[in-house]
Amino acid sequence: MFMLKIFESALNYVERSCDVENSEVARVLYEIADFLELQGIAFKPQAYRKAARNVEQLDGDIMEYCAQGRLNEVPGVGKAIAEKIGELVNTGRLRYLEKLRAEIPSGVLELLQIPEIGPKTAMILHKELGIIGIRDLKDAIFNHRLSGLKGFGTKTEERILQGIRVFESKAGRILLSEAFIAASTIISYLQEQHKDVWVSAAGSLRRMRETIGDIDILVASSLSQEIMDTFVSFESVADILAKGDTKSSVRLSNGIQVDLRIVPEESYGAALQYFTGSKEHNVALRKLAISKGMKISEYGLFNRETNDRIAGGDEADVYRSLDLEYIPPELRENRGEIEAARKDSLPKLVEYDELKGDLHCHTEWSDGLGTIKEIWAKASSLRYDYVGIADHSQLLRIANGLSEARLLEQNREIGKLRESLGPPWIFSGSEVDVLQDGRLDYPKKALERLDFAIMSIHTRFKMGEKEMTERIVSAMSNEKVKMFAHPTGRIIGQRPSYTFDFERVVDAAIQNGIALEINAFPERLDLNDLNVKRAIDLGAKIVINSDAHAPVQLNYVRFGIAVARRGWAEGKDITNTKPFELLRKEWGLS
DNA sequence: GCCGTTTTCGGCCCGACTGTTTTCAGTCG
Repeated sequence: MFMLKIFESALNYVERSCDVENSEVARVLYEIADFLELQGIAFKPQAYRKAARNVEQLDGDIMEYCAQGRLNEVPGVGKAIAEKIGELVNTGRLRYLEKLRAEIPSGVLELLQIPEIGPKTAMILHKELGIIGIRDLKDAIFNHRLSGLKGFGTKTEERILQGIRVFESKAGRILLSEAFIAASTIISYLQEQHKDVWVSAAGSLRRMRETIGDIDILVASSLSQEIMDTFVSFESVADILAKGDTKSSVRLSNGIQVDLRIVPEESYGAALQYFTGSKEHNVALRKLAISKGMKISEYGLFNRETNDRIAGGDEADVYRSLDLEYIPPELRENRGEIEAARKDSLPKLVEYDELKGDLHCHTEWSDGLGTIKEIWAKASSLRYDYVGIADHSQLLRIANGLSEARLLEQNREIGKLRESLGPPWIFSGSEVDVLQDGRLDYPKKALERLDFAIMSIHTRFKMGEKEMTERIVSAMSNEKVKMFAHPTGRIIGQRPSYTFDFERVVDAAIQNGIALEINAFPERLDLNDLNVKRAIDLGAKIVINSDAHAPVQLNYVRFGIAVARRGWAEGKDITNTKPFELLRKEWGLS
């Protein structure tokens, strides 16, 4: 039952952070914050967002906190917000939010999602031009109505247009993490209700692409009617778009569309292959089948002449019957995998359980939510050999970056914790900003005490290519630097990569023994799959880190491993598959 | 609206960048 394996740890993964009630409450608090910000109210938005974040990350059910009168134990929740949560949880509505919604059309909130548009601009656009949504805004730009406004010139108009393009490039697609959690929940639900059926994710989710259009789920069973009934009665279903015998589509309350297909068991492997895609991979596979006198469809692999079934029940059989090695879903993009599978030369991809540790975790010392000990405990539960604490450096005041004095203090605390806690070993590191001129944000003396520095760029993204390349390469000459965090700086759907000479940077990384990070944070996934392949082909080492800002987020490495697999990475390419002693030795630690 | 080993009231991350502002306002991280 290979097909089930991909999600067998789904429940583990979701833990309790996926609690619908908590995220629902958080969503409402975020919405209030946005409305207050639009109204130009100071400080309250931050207060609501802080409360929202803490509710979202809460290790427990907000309903229980509410029922037991313990809401005030949640950081950032005081009397006023506790009352609002109470009203929401008990009555399912919140009059305060309804009042806010009545004052400002919700389309104005939509404008805030566009980069370059903040609360002030959104309100001006709304009040002066009556704009209440992105479509209105595009019309207005098209008719050059913005440039008539005070304070708006042609460049502003162009910038906003660019912002809309960035926004739309991800529109209709959701992040892998979001799709993964939603799908895991639905799959578990289906399996609980129908114990003997085979269920798997298919489509781009099974290939673990960084964004997902909609979720495809495949079921093998003859009980289609019952399963369809179960599916459309899933608690988060908001709309039933279609419901038939073999295919149903629903929209969840969070807007995600989910398609369910049911096939007979003898076709399950072929259907899984077909619905996993990619389209390009399938086209190439079909051509290969034809060249071998066969034909392939979602129903099976058949002899072209006699129509005899050759394979279909098991996915690996379909590949085997075409004289191919089994191709893992992450590779199915028609980027040379079929050719490699013919020659038995597919990479031995890094496995989802192969990491020995996570080297980029934040704590409440800077902008994280947990203590060092809590991060350690989570690392321990993941059976890691080591975990690296890497809080922000002093430049990043916004993230409560550590001064030299606090860095020293943290370093000492880690020393003590190592003694008292035992394994996994806690590395004492830092995510150090690279300044504009390529220097690091701490002097040598401060860095010397650390086990490692992760160099990282958070400022001056718009430098020219040459300058940025110099800046990065120059920082790499520092011998404490062992990793380069989120190397391109892109945020999916929000911010493009800064420009630099990729090959020169990879080369400098190799020369200096620096691993390039796959930052597994869902919005980053940086390096991406293509860059991972480029870097490995050039001979670079990769490190997969969660960049966790809360203990539960150490789970994010799964998405980083997916990126590595999509980039054809093997275990030997990844720094943190190394055992503890080897890594220490490599870093020159005694 | 929240919070308190410097305050139960007065703070709340703040500096850099960009555009169109002739001295500053908005956005971002």
